[in-house]
Amino acid sequence: MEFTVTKLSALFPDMEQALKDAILKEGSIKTVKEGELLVSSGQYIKSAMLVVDGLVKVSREDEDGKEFLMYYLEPGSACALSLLCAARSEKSAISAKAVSNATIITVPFVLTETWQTKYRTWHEFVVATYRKRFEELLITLDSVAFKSMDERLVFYLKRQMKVSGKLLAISHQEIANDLSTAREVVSRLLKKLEQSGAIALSRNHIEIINLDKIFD
Amino acid sequence: MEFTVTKLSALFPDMEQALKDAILKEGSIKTVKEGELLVSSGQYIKSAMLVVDGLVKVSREDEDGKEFLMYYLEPGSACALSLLCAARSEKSAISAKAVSNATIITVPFVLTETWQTKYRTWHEFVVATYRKRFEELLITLDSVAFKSMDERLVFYLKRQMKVSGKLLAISHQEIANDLSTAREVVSRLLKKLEQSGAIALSRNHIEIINLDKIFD
DNA sequence: TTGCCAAAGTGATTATTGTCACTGAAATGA
DNA sequence: TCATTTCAGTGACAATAATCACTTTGGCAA
Repeated sequence: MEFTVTKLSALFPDMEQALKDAILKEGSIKTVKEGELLVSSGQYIKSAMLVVDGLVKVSREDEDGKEFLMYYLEPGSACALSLLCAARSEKSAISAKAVSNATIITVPFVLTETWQTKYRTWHEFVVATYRKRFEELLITLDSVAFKSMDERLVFYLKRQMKVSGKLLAISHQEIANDLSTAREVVSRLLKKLEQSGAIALSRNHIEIINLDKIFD
Repeated sequence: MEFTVTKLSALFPDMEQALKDAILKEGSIKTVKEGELLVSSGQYIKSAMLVVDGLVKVSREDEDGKEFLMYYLEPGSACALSLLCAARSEKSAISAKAVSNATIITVPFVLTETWQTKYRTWHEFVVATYRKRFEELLITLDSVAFKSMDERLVFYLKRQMKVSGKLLAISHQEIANDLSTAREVVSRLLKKLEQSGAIALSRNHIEIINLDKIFD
C-alpha cells in the first residue's frame, strides 16, 4: 500500500501540512500480516508507531507469559507506549500484535523528539494519544477491579464488537488469554450468554445478537 | 507555609526560571488537612495540581462507591489526571485525598495550556508526569490482573512502606478499601503475615518487619 | 471507672473461579 | 478419506475470596 498526503489527511485530520510531509518523508512504512507481532515483550522500542491500516492489539504480559488485553489501536491512532518509552528507550512489558493485516508508519524517536517543538500539532497529537490511552487503561482497570468474570466477558464482547463488528472470529482460548482466565471459564460463561439469547456460538466464531439486555 | 523560588527549585529541579516565576505568580497555594478530599468523584477538575508538601492518595471509584487505590503523589509530582482532564474539563471518576497534611499549588487550565508552548520545561514536565503515572497504573493493573489477594497485600504494604515508612497507621478496613476487597479478608491475610514474622500487628498500626522473604 | 464505639478476630457458609481429566466435534492437510 | 490437530463441552473437584453473624479487644470520653 502506498501513502499520499491525502490518505494521511483522512487519518490524521488535525496534523499540519508540514508535519504530514515530514511523516511521509521520514517515516518507514511497515506492513504486518495477521497474527504477527509488532512489539514483543521485553523488546526495546526505538520508534513511534502510527497505525494507518488494520487493527493492532496491545497487551500486557507478566513474567510467566500470562497476558492481558489493554486496548486496541485503530487506524489513525498511535501506541502511547511507543511514545512514552521514547524518552528512555526502556524495555517494555507489553506486546503489540496485528489482529488483521496492518500497515504502520514508524518514525525513530530521535526525530519525533525534535517534532515536539517543531510541529505544534505533533505535540497535540502526542498529548491527545496519552489522554486517550490513559482513559482506556482506566476503564480496563475498572473492569478488572470492580467486575466479576461474567460482566468482564460482556464488556469484552462489546469492545470486540466495536472494533470487529458483530461476527467475531475468535477462539475461547484467545478470549481467556485476553481476560487472563481459563478457557473453561470462558466456555461456560459464553454458553450461558448463548442460552440467554445474547449471542450465537459456532466453532471459531461468535455472533453477537444483543448484549444490551445483559447488565446495566 | 510560604513558597519561594528556592523551595520550588528543590521540588521541580528541571523547570526553567521563568516557569517557576509564573507558577509562583499565577498559582494559588492550597493547604489541606489530613483526610481531606482534594478532588471528589464526579467533580469537574479545572486546575492543574502540583503537590509541594505532604502525601496525596489518588483512587478510582465506581458507581456504587467502591474504591480502588491507583497511586500516591509525593511532593514534586502532579496528578496526570489533573493535566489530562484539562483539555476537556471532563468529569472525573477519581478522588484525591490528603493522607497527611498537604500543600498544593493549583494553576487554572486556561493558563497551563498556554504554558505548553510558552515554556519548554512545562511541556517536558507534563510528558514526564504522563509517563510516570502511566507506568504506575500499569504496575497496579498487573497486580490486579495477575496476582492473588495475598500477593497484592504484600505489594500494597511494600508500597505503603515506600511512602510512609515501616510503621503504618492504617486500619484493616482502609486497606480493604484500597484493594477493593473485604475487611475480613485483609485481617486474615495480615494475621498470616504476622505468623510468618513479616509484620507485627497492633490496633490501628502495622509494623513492617521484613517483607522481602515473602514471594519472589 | 465505666460504658461505649470502632477495630479486629473468628467460624461457618456460599459463591466464584481455577484446575483436571476427560470426550466429542470440527477443520486441516497429506 | 483418513488421520491429526485444534477447539469446544462437561463433570468433578479444589482453591480462593466474599459474606454473614457473631465475639472480643482496646481506646477514648463522660
